[in-house]
Amino acid sequence: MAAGLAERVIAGMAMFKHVSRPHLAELARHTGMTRLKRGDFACRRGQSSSCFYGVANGQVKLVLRSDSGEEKVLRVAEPGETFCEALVFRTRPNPIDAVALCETLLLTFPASAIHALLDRDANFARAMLACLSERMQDLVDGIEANALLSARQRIASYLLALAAAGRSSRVRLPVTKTLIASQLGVTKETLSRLLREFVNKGLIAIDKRDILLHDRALLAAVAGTTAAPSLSDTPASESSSV
Amino acid sequence: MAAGLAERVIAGMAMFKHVSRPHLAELARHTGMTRLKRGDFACRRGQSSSCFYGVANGQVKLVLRSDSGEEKVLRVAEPGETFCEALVFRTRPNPIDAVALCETLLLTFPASAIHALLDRDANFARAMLACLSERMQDLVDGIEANALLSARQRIASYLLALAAAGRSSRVRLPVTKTLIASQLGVTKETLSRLLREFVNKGLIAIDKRDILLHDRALLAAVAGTTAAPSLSDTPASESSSV
DNA sequence: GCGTTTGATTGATCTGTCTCAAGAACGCAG
DNA sequence: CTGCGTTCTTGAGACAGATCAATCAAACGC
Repeated sequence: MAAGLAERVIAGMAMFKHVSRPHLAELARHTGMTRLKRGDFACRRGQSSSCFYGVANGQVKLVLRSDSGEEKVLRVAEPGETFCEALVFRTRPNPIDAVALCETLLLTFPASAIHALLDRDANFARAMLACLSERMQDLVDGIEANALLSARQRIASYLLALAAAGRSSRVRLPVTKTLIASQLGVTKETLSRLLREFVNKGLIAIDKRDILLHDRALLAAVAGTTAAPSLSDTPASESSSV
Repeated sequence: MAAGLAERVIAGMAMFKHVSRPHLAELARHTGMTRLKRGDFACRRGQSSSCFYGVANGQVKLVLRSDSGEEKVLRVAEPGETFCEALVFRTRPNPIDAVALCETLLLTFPASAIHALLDRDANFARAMLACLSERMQDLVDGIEANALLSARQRIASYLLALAAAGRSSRVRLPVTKTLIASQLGVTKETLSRLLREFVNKGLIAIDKRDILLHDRALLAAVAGTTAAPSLSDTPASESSSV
């Protein structure tokens, strides 16, 4: 039954999309399942495991930590996503910490099972290469945002990206603002201030984790690299101060 | 003869290390060769090519560009290295510009030839996955340095990394200081000033592109995340001002 | 030789973002 | 309801690094 669950989850992952039923079943037999509580580590920096991981349900934050305790969030793995694939193909020790954000069910794919599957199915190799390539492009996108955009622009872009995923103009932040701030490379204070600024300009409305994008075009102008021309201080309504 | 050159270059690349002679020859037959002059583009952002590239000789800088003309160097591809592998496995348009830094001989691997090789040789798939994984870990290292270290620490780390590659304490900067600055995420002015500071502290000596690391241990202390304890202002020699 | 280009240095100043500090708002366990 | 931990907000001030501007030095073509 547990194996059945694993197989169903695995079948839904992009990387295993085109793998045949029998091969899936075989992989599932070698897949480990772990239940994590909030704050538990899926894996730690420095350890040289040779598995990678998948999230069945829950959320796992992937973070870089400095000696002095600061942390930088690389991304948050959601259900159906995998992480630490590189561990299977490289011997270098794991560079990141993976920490459960809530009760999480984790799948563990041992290197041996993955290598066996690579031998049997060239299309799986292709899918895996595609996944790593996508992950890489996401990293590059992040580097680009951090190097070339201001904090204000990064935050506006982030909101637009969230809205692009869903069709609507209402977006829900997937994690706490503190985590999002770290992901965007700003402090939580700066994120808070800039979101407030967007609200004051009438670009968005905030209700806890739900954000309503009032004016996507203007938000896109803020996000654009070319500094928005005439956006200095246009309050949403003149009467708001009364 | 040109094909012979291509085959020899290809054979030296990490990704093709374990590919058999006949398969190599077959790949070489489908590999394009281009001669680039300084400033020529190997590929441009936004174009959706489905090849990837290898450097036979010369240097190619891989850069992100903003609308306003600033640029961030991701890395510089040296002879024997490949770039833009993701283009073969993803449909998303190319996110970077690749520009020759000098006279450069470029190999072009078409997606079709790579996919054919993937079908024939599972070990090639593994090698390719290993290459992408390594590239990804390098990106993560860069993100970590930028997010968690100060400019001073990044520069010190960079010098130590150069020294670790070669065995000696004399290192030669692989490209101009301006490019290195961009790679490290600082302006050329800041790089210049901090290198000067290292010289004044007696940590290094600079002769154009050659740098001599006088005191690696101290340099490592500067690079360490925990701010170096008692390094405020220790000039190399008191008499240097005379 | 001598302009021109590319790269490096150095100083003076400015500013975006962080840091520190204090509250406020919320959720949850008892 | 009450207390407590977590997250978020807001302000005042500080600072690392950017920007602007001026030189300087080497390399290159003619």
